[in-house]
Amino acid sequence: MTQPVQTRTLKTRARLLEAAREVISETSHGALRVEEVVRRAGVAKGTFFAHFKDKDALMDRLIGERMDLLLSDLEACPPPQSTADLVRDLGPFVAFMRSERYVFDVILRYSGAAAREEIGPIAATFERFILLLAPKLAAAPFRKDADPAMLAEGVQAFIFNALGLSFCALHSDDPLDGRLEAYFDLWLLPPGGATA
Amino acid sequence: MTQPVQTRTLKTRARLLEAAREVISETSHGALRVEEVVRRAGVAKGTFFAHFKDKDALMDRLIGERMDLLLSDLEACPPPQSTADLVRDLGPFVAFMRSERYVFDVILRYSGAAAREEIGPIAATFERFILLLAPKLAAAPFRKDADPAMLAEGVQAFIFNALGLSFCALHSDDPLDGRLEAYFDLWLLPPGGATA
DNA sequence: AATAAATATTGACCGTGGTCATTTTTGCGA
DNA sequence: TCGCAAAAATGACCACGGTCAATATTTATT
Repeated sequence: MTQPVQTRTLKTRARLLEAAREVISETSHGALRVEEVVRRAGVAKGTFFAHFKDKDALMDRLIGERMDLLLSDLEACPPPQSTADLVRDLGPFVAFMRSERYVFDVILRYSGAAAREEIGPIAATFERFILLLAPKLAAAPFRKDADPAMLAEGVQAFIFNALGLSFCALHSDDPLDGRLEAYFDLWLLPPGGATA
Repeated sequence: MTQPVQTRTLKTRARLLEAAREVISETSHGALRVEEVVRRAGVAKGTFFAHFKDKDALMDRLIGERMDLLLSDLEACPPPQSTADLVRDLGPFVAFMRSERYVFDVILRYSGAAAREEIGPIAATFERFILLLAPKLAAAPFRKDADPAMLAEGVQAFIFNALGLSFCALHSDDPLDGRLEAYFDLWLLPPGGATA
């Protein structure tokens, strides 16, 4: 064998991905239709499914790469000095997750490695999220009696919870941030530290 | 007006629900097909959608009623004396949520009142969950520096989180319970209480 | 009882994700 | 340069959720 894949394969996949990004940028994730993607990519429908297990796998990849970019920004932030700082630093990441109901649903479904043994892009992003956040939490003035990785997992859980509730009543951003901060205060701050 | 709905309506809806329960008990939630339900109920397809906004609305209702039953069992439990007690009492409720990946997905999607202004059965169940669990947590030997309702919300968030992870690697029940207890220890126990 | 208005039911039809036997393209050894 | 086997692409086809104009049934009015 020369290469595991032909260059043609790579090219076709790249065209599919580019077409998909185009569609999403013009409309939204939820409005993406496979038929529109293959039309723009100039390939047959079957080809799409030779490259992606299903439409969700494409979404997993596209959403995963967006989240990864956002995570790199988060990585560049210094350790938060308060829960309010943390909420602020998390802002863009959280904002993307709630940008569309459909996006949130996909993220939810794939955040836990998606029923497949192979870990997907979104699940990998959340692994990275924990790995990246744990040392920051450890360096922040937060409770020291718990494994930082576990604290990070809690932060993740509370984000999901707050987001789920935020999609309920369609209130603006404010209640979300406030709710997150309240969760974080209880979860991250050592008890007795009166100031929020 | 006499009644808001005709008796015919009630009968048809009951037949649809009964047919759906039948299908699920013979196969699974995920295997339910609307066409099979209407066939068994002896009505046309369009009739189904006159009674339920979509297939998910039927699932919302069926899954919601199951969870409600499980919640009543939980309600009958005395306040837990430890986080291990809590994990045990939560057992059947959690077991149902993880019984099928599809069920968990539906629950996740609808737990936050499902993008609709009207609150659905699953969302109502989680409201009841908080209302029911809060006083139990307050009566248990857990931390007293937080609003019990908030503690209950945290319990819910950690359940979702642990379940999401549990669907990843398909390990058995044990790691789930252990993970839950670890979360609860950190979230519910006053720091300093050394014993787990 | 006759008629009209409101409500429920019907089923042909559509959109869209996904499949698969067949055909085309590619890489490679003779 | 000519097969030939493996990989990739094709597009007709299917499954299934969901729609809607037409029809049937019930209820209210006289």
